[in-house]
Order: sequence, then C-alpha cells, then structure tokens
Amino acid sequence: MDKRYDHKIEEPKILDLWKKNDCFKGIIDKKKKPFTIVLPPPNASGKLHVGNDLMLAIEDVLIRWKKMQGYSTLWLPGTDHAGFETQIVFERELREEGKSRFDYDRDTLYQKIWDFVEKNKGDIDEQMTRMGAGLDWSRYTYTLDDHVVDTVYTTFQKMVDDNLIYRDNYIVNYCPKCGTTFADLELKHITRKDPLYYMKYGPFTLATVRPETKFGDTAVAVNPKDKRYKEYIGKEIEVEGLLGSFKLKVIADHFVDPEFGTGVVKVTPAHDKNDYEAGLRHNLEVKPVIGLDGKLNDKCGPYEGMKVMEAREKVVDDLKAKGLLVKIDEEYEHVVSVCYKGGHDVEPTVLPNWFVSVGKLKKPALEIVKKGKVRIFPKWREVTYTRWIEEMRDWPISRQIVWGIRIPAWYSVKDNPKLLVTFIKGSERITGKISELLMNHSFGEIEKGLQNLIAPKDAKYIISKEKLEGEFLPETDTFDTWFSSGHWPLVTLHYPDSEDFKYFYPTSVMETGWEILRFWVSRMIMFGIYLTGNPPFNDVYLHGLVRAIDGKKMSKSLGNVVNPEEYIEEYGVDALRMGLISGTANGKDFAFPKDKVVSYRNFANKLWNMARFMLLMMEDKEISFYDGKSSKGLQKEDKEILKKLKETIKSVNDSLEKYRFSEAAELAYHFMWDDLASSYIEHVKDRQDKEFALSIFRYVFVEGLKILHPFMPFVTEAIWQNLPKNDGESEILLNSIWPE
RNA sequence: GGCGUGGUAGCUCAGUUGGUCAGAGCAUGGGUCUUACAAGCCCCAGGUCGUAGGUUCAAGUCCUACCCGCGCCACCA
Repeated sequence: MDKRYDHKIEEPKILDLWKKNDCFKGIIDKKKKPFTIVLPPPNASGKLHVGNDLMLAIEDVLIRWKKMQGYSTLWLPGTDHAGFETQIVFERELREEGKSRFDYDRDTLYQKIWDFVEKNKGDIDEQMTRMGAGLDWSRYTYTLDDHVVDTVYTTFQKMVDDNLIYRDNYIVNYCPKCGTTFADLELKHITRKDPLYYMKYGPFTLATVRPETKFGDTAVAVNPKDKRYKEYIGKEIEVEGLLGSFKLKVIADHFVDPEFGTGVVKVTPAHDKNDYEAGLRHNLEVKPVIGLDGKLNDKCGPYEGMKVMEAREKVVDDLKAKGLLVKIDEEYEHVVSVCYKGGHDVEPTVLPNWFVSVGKLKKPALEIVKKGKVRIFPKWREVTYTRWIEEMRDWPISRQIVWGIRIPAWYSVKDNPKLLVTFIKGSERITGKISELLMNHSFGEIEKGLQNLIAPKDAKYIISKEKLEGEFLPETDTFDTWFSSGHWPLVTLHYPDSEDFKYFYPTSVMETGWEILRFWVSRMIMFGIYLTGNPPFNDVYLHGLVRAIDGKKMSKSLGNVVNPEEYIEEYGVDALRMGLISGTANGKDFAFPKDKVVSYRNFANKLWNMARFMLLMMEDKEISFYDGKSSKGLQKEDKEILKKLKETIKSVNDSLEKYRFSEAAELAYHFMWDDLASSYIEHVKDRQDKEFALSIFRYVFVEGLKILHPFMPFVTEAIWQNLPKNDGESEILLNSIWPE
C-alpha cells in the first residue's frame, strides 16, 4: 500500500468491483424484508449540482446501511424531463440560432427538445455513478418512458370517470412573454415602485396602478363599512371615460381597504385575482380586454393592438387631456407577481383550464400524515405540509407548453366550430376559428402544422390514449409536470401488476429537499392513496438546502456556485460526501465550506494509514482472527476498546434510525480517529503479546470500517481489498454483515 | 401580514427529556519529520451561548418581551 490514499487510483477500481459483482441489483427475496428508495429524478436539463450530491450521499448511506443489515435493498434511478425548465433552456439555444418555438409545429418542436435532452441524460447518469450511488441501473426510468405516459393516461381516465376532472374558465397567471400559465407556486413576488394614478371615475376619485385595464371594469367597489360612500352602494353610476360614458354598479365588499387611496376600487374581474373573486361573489361580468399576445383587444377602441405598457402611457395622456387625471403618486411601492423563470410581469387572464378537484384527494393525504402513518422528518416541517394541504385549492393541471405529456383529449372539429387554432403552413403562422380556417385550408394541413389550440370551456371532447379516427384535433396543453411526477414511486416500480410493485411498494423513505414538499411530496401521497389505497412511502426525510459559503442560495448570477466536480477531483468522493453529510442533522439549510471536505480527505488518509500500520505489524507473524466474543486473555485496554466499539455501533444505529446522519457520521469518525488510532494503536505498540493485541485490533478496525462504509464507501472498500480475510468473510465490504 | 426557523470560539456547526454542556472540525500561534499517517503528533489561545427580565437548588437548554438573520406562504387597487 502506498503511503497516501490516492482516491484517483482507488475510486475507479472500486466502482468496477461493485459493478462486476452487480452489488446494487434489487432482488425479490421473500425471506428478506425490502428496503426501497426511489431517487428524486434530477432534471435532464443540465448537470448535477452539489444539492444533488447531498441527496445521493444521504440516500446511499441508507441503502448501504440497510443492505448490510440484511434487507433486500433497491434504489431506483431515473431522470426527469422537467417540462418547463427544459423548454426554457432549449428555447435559449433556439434564440441563439435566431429562432423561437413559434417557428415550429408541435410535433417538430417536441422532437427537437427530445433530441436535446437525450444528450444531457448520459452525463447525469455518469456523474451519479461516480458518486458511488448504489443505484440499480437495470431498473432505470425516464419520466417520458412509454409506460410512464401510459400510467398517467390511465390515471387521468380514472379521474375523469370519478368526476375529479373538469374544465372551467379560471383566472390564471398568464405570462404573455412565455406564452403559458403559471401556478401560484411558480410566481415570484418582487417589490417595485410604480406610479399610482388617481383618476376621476364618475362621482368618485380612485387610485390605480393599471389604468389601461379600465376598459374591462365591470363594477366599482367600496368597503361596506365606509360611511363616505354608503349612499352609492347598490346603485348604478355613470362614468365619463375615454370611449364615452358608461354605467357601472357600485358593490360593497370587504376586500376593499378603506385606508388605501380613496377607498374606492375599480373592479376588473378578467385581469385581477381579487377582482375575479369579488366578481364571483357579486355575479359580475368578466370582460377580458387583454389578449394572449399581451395586447389590448377589440373592446378597447383606439387602444386595440397596443401592448400593456404602451397603452398605459397613452391612456394616462388621454386622461390628462380630458381632465380626468387628478394626481400621480410616483413614490408608490407595491408587490408585483412575475413569472419565476423570466421575471416577466404576469397578466392575470381568464382561460379555459383543466382542473383536478382536490376535495376528495386531500382529506386522506392529510390524515395519513396526522395519524403518523407517513412520518415527516424533521418533524417541524410537518406543519408546512398540513397547512398546505388544508389550504389547497383545486389544481389547474394544464400547461401551454409542448415539452411534456400531452393531455389526452381530442376535439371534433365538426362539433366544436369555435376551437381557436394556431398552425404553421409553410413559413406562415395562421390563427383563427377552426370553422373559418377550414374554408381555406384542409384539415390535413391544419393537423400537420398544429401549434396550439384553445378550446372553449364548454367544448366537447373525448379522452383517448390513441389518436382518434376522423377529424379530431388533439388538446395541445400538456400536464403540469407534478401531475406526472406525482406518479414517480408507482411508475418506477411498474404499477399496478409487476412483481417489483408487489414486493417493494410502499417504498421505505422518500428523501428529498424540503422546497418540493408541497409541489411533489404532497402529490405523490395523493396519487399513491388514490390509486393503491396506500401511501407511496412510510417516511419522508427532508434535507436542507446546500448554501454557498457566503450563506446565500447558490446561483449563477451571484457567482457563488460550488462545483462538486472540483472537490471530487481534488479530495475524492468520500471527502465530498462526508463534508456534505456532516452538518445536515436537522434538515436545516447549511453553508458548505471547503474546510470540511479537506478535513475528511485527511481522515480518509488516516484510515488508510491505520491499515498500513496493521499490515506492517502483522508481517512475518501468525495472527489469529478474534471472534469478537471470547474474553480470554483480554487486558484492560482491550476490554475498553471492545466496549467502546459496541457503544459506537449502537449509537450509529440509533442516529441513523432517526435520520441523524451528521451525528452518525461523526460518531464513527471519532471512534476511528480518537479511540482506535490515537489511543489503542499507541497502546498496541507497547504490548508484549503483540500477536493477540493485533488480532483484537484487526477485529475492531474491520468492524469500524463497516460502520463507516455507508459514509465513505470508497476508502473503506479499498482498504478491505488489501486486508487478509477469514473463512466466510465476504470479498466485498459492502456485502459484509453490519456489526451488532 | 401569517407560519416556520435560527442567532453558541475568527469561520462552519454539535449541544436530543434543564444537572461534567461550555464542545467538534477548520483557521490562528508555538513545538515536533518520534519508521502508520507533516493530509501526522503535542501544546497554547479564544465564547458573560443575540439583548433584557423571569421560573428553578440548578438554564444555550423552560417562560415573557424585544432586536437581528433566513425561509415559505399570502398580499391592497
């Protein structure tokens, strides 16, 4: 053995050893208990980041620990097509070629993204393997595999049959730049200064940031307790506007803050969430004035075709000219919703959407956690889950993007003359009602060049996995990515009738970042219970976010991203894994200093040299194998170290049972370094009965290597490969039996 | 605004039911190449445990208030 542990030499050898012996293959063994983890699939849109490595390290610890304890373990790998995320990355590339998604029909665009993703997938798999992750690659799943799509479609059909799916107009967060809607959770809220305009509005003066939406106003609202305006409530007022005068109802609603502005609000149900809800309460007309292109529509007279900001300026100018503008507050700060990807202003818009009615689904998902049948670690995160479920509203599941699983609905063009269709013909992009389009274009042309389609709320549709015969156009919306990934534990095990599913489901632990507890974990629980009657996992462990050394979230724009590959290269995988794991005990976010990685690289070397010392001392000697039990000939120090070993094993087990990874890792670390290396080795050097002491040492050292193995699999396995073995001992440390 | 979480040595963090709990790693300073390991070993220094009260024989640990950080959610035109 060399004087130093060289991870660059040893790591590839060890990976090869495990691979050759097929160590991570999940085996259905009815005599053993299964222990299953489904890997949260990394996004196929890029490379692994240090957070992925933390996830891999933690899950690998669990898998190796349980495997050595005699469970039949299975860790399922996969990658995620990551719908929107990937499409954005791809569109960035398109832009560099001077193109955009609007240049392609649906099928062509989909194929192009598919090819793009194929390139990334391989890289990620290689990186995961290099981390030592004990994944069973023979059971690999990609979120767009045929069987995944099929299962998602089957569920959708079942939900349709169970009346859990409906279509409705709904005020959505529509981003005209991205051309798609966003869930509330996908919005960012930023504080910004915008002018607040005070304008005359019939008998009132009211304040608004968005004068350009006035064409869509269908009421004026005041607070019911506001004495100033009491006389107007319920009456109609006449308003002098830019398009002439018009009449509006005055409503009283508690959503109006009498302290703000003048205490009077114009109500625009089509373009504001609050107003939309007030509109529902008061039966107001919903009158959209901004189109999906982000421009004012034909209800806006001369302002038609102007973009929002452009129209706002013009409207303000014209109000001034008409003497309707009272004042402008330039210092007004408020919070604006923008899309989380591009940071564009979101335009609340009314669109027909597909919804999941969550009432029946959420109740069991809540109870299962409250009753402790699904346990969430750390416990204090549980509140986040229960509150979210309690407040959960119906779930809009349609996304206006290509990259994803298409909603399997079909519209007959004959029965739905009002379908709004956009398609590509040659280099031309044509939009219109299907009934009109069919006068000048053939169905075949439209179908082939189809880009997107908006079906009215009451459109007739047929659900079908397969393309329908006849003149049907497909729904062009895709599923919210969480709808399909909510099936992840099911599809990776080939639900509903595979042997894997029968044996390994429900899985043991879902280990993931807390930031997707709501997005993902809640949906998996809902689908798991809905489809199988059982939750998809027994425990949920949520790790913290790995922050940069400056304590902030890592981001490319801040330039504080830690590249894990550099650490692996310089200090080795074991050092990176230990560096990440020590400090995650409570699932809190933590900063990740390089120091920790360095110190564990040193520790790997320490272990290596403990082995060297032992082999050196054992040279030319006949050393028996201590059985771990007999007390004959034991000296005080021997008894002490054996006792300490037993305690350490127990503590490590206890800590791991509670998902206290950091604690377990440090216990093993201190035992090896302080108790065994610093203390016992020095003692062995002075022993008269050196052969006997060495046999004790060998025993304790090997048991120590075993408990360290889940944390530092490479160095421990590499050392084991250099040690003499007793009859019946495994050639592979990973296949050894966990000490008791 | 609501909910949650944290403020312990220069840095990153442990400290689980109140009683060797004032700790670890790294960094700093000094010594040491003692043949397993200088990626080692030995030693030194460093904290009134956010602030102020309170409960208790005893409080980083429990209670109250306040200050600061972080996160999630909601959101007023």
